[in-house]
Amino acid sequence: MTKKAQEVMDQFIEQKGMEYQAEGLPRIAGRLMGLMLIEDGPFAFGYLAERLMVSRGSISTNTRLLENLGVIERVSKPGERGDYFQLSADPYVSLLSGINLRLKRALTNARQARGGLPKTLKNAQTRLAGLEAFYEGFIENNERLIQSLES
Amino acid sequence: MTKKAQEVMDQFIEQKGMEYQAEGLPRIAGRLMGLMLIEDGPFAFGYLAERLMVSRGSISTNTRLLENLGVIERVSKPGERGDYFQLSADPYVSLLSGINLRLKRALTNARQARGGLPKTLKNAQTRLAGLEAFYEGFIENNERLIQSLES
DNA sequence: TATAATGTTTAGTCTTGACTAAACAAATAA
DNA sequence: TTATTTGTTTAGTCAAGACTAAACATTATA
Repeated sequence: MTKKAQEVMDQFIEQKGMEYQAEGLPRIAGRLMGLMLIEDGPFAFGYLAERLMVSRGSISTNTRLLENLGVIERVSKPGERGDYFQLSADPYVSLLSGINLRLKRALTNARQARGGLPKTLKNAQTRLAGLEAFYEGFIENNERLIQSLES
Repeated sequence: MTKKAQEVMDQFIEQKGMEYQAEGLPRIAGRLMGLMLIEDGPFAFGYLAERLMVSRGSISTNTRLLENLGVIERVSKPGERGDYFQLSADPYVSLLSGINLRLKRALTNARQARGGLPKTLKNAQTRLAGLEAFYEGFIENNERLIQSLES
């Protein structure tokens, strides 16, 4: 491992941390993703804490978060006591599925509002229909991308 | 305006507030969007504060936030001193453009990392390529949706 | 001139959540 | 049995940000 490669890796890990933070997620969750993208797994629980220089509590919390998002999974090694983690088989499919879940909820809200308003409120009806069209297009895009990514 | 219609509107406004909060944005920003989607604009600054029962400072902050996202715009009325706000012509196009900006930054980060790592790190190269493919697909989808929404 | 209205900024409060250290429970190893 | 190890939970600290009230600057109006 050259020194330059190490630097590239460390920088990538920190960048992923900042990207996650910008999306409203914990920075450590992003750094975990960065690490698991750029180094070969599976990763021991203790290694993650040491490598990222954070507490075991933070590893516990953030690995669970990423597990719930479906982008990593907890695995075991025969004869080993500790937990290991690795990227999911289709991390981006899981991610897109989660996004679509929230989008569908918002779409339902919009439809219910439109249905509950009198037809005479033309402008509101039109704006809500536009909102629905946006959600529908976005959801459909995601579903198509899921198809194309599914291995 | 029937009582039921009022309830549907109020509920929609609050739902939008919660949706925004779930995305890591201020709840008031979401309530502003909900209001502007369901009532006819343009909306006077003071009306927004009264209708949503929040301080003028919060209206000032959150209208600026939504302006920066490109989903609403500040307008003036001839002969009137106060500011008015209304939905942008293409609010979702602006939204998608902002998303794509961040995605493109992340894509650049991934490409730079992959380029900076030795080709011999086969697995890292493969995972980064997968990440790039995901970003590229997502970006392309958004661009297509932008096209279809553009009025 | 005062007086009022308008939007921004500032100061301060309060909540939330990210994070750590330490206690803990459970399992293994000595 | 007693150590250790491992992951979770708890208690507490710290920082960030959402929000309000009030001060402020600006502009219009009386």
